[in-house]
Amino acid sequence: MSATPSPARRTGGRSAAVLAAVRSAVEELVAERGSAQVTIPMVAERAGVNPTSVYRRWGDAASMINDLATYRISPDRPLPDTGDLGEDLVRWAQEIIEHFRQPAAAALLRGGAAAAGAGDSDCLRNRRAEATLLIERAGDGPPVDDVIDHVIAPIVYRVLFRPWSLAEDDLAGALVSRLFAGR
Amino acid sequence: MSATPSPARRTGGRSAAVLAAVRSAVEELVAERGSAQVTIPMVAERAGVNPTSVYRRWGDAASMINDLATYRISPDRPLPDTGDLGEDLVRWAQEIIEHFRQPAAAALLRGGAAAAGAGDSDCLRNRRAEATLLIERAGDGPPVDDVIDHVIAPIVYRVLFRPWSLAEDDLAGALVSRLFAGR
DNA sequence: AAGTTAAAGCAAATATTTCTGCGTTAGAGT
DNA sequence: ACTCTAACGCAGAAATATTTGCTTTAACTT
Repeated sequence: MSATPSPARRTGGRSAAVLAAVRSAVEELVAERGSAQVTIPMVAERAGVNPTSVYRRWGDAASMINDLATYRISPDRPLPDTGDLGEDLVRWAQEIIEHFRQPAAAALLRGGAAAAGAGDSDCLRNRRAEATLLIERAGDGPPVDDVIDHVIAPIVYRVLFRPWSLAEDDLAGALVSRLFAGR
Repeated sequence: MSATPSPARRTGGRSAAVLAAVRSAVEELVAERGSAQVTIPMVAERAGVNPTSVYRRWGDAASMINDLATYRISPDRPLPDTGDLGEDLVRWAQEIIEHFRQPAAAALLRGGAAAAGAGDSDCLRNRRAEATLLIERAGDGPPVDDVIDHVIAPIVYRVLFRPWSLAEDDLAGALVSRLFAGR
């Protein structure tokens, strides 16, 4: 057998334009109406794209939203590197908080949470990978799960259920110092 | 002006039966297929109820799921009362963890998260009220927000994105002791 | 026990979403 | 340039969901 004939994807040009248009449309609509009220025909119209294209690429609204939520923060942006793990974590947390203060980002996270099932999807997996990287680079630090439990989880909780409380003064600093307190 | 003629609601008997049937149907379906894939006709059929009744009572699937998610744990169950705040919090956290290990409860929380918007809904508000009660009763203890950030938030995060990790040994104890560590 | 009417049921009309087949456009490799 | 065909667009069909007007049932009040 030939080793996967690789059907030659065509991701550039027109396809890329469709993706970009759909992405913006989804973000707008999800922020305006909530992920549960966003339908594919609605997205297609706003994006100026044929609904069929959206159906064929994503299948249904939930998958589409989850997919777009996962890649919302650039996964290859540079991470803070001050030489001090604590400081790096604070800055990293601040970036995440700022990100999720955008209503569109928060709405996408809600959609991602809804789609997350029995391990088949997790739109925050990139954040976990980043935490792992920061800690490994420092050579020593709290377990990744502690960072998730006490820095990411509180942020996510607030994004989902108490978005206004993300604006609290020095939230990132408070969370990170609690992280180091119990060691 | 007449003081609200009180249209005399009829919540008993048949209405209560419909509510119970719909509640079970929603829990089953949401656990089986995820909140995004649950439709009102589907729920009505499983519940053996006319779709129109569901439309008229809840309007749409998202509201229905959010509404049922909010009252999933009995809000007036007795809270732990050992005389020791730390111990009470551990037991309380354990109850919550156990609760959300039921797939139906986890699925409802996902639905509630999706529906939670700009403060218009929060299916965890009862948990916050309980934390407040425990702390006030003890007369002294960490701020409620700390309990939310470092006990509830990690639990919720795990329910939503890493459900298998809820089974971890003494999760409740670990979270609560971290809560008291930074004081 | 009788009266009032909220809430449920039913059925038909309407609206929306989803699927399918086929022609068109244009991305990627030669 | 030219070829091949992935991905898009379009239109009509099919499937689903939602609304509406009316009838029936039965929960509360007196």
